[in-house]
Amino acid sequence: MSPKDSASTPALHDWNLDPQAAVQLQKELRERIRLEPLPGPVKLIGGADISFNLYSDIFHAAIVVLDYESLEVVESTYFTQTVDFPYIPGLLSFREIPTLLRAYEQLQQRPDVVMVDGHGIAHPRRMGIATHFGLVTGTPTLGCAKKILTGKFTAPGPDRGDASPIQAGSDTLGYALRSKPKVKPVFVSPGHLLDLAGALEIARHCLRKHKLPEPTRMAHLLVNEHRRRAHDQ
DNA sequence: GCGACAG
DNA sequence: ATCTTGTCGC
Repeated sequence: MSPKDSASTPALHDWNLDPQAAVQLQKELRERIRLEPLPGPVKLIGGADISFNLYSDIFHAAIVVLDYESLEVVESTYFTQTVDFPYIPGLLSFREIPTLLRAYEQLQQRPDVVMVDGHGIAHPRRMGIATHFGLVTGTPTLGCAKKILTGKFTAPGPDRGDASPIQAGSDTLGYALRSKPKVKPVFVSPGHLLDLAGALEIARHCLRKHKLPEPTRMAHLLVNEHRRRAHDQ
């Protein structure tokens, strides 16, 4: 019985860590981050999101795959399990990635890039959930968050697609992106195997009529659907 | 020491 | 993150 029947990724590291060890691990993993242009054109883009009921340790994860040109969902997977790692700002990946990974492994198609709900390198140690997910899966990733975690930014212009850099000292970590007029911006940053310009270009491409780019928006809708179905039954 | 703090 | 209807503003 070879361990190849499900497209699992060789474990990069243990997930059963305490917060102190998790911070130490982040400091080691950050050395492996590669911010570079994509190797080729994007045909498929993934979206990843987590959902759970308040005060519940039962997590629900969904991965969606969209055709990059039409932004139509062509595949989706779902997984649910209990989680014990607490929510600690800066350590979100240790709470959410294990469940996301189980959903990701069920995909029949490998997206060329995955958009994760949360930050990429726009993180105190440059190890946001999108970056961590990219390192673990070996896939290009970007983060799209609804709130800033670290760094400074000035308000982007008023039109859809307008962006302003997120700065940490002299480093640019990502962009505040006006995804929809009259709405607060979202925060986009590269995760892994993608560069700043690529992350911004992809996020812009995925904008439609809503605040959230399609991959993240679809993953959010889908995972909530699943959670409610599992809850009120 | 104080305030901030993704989901 | 999630619970929720209407309502104010462009």
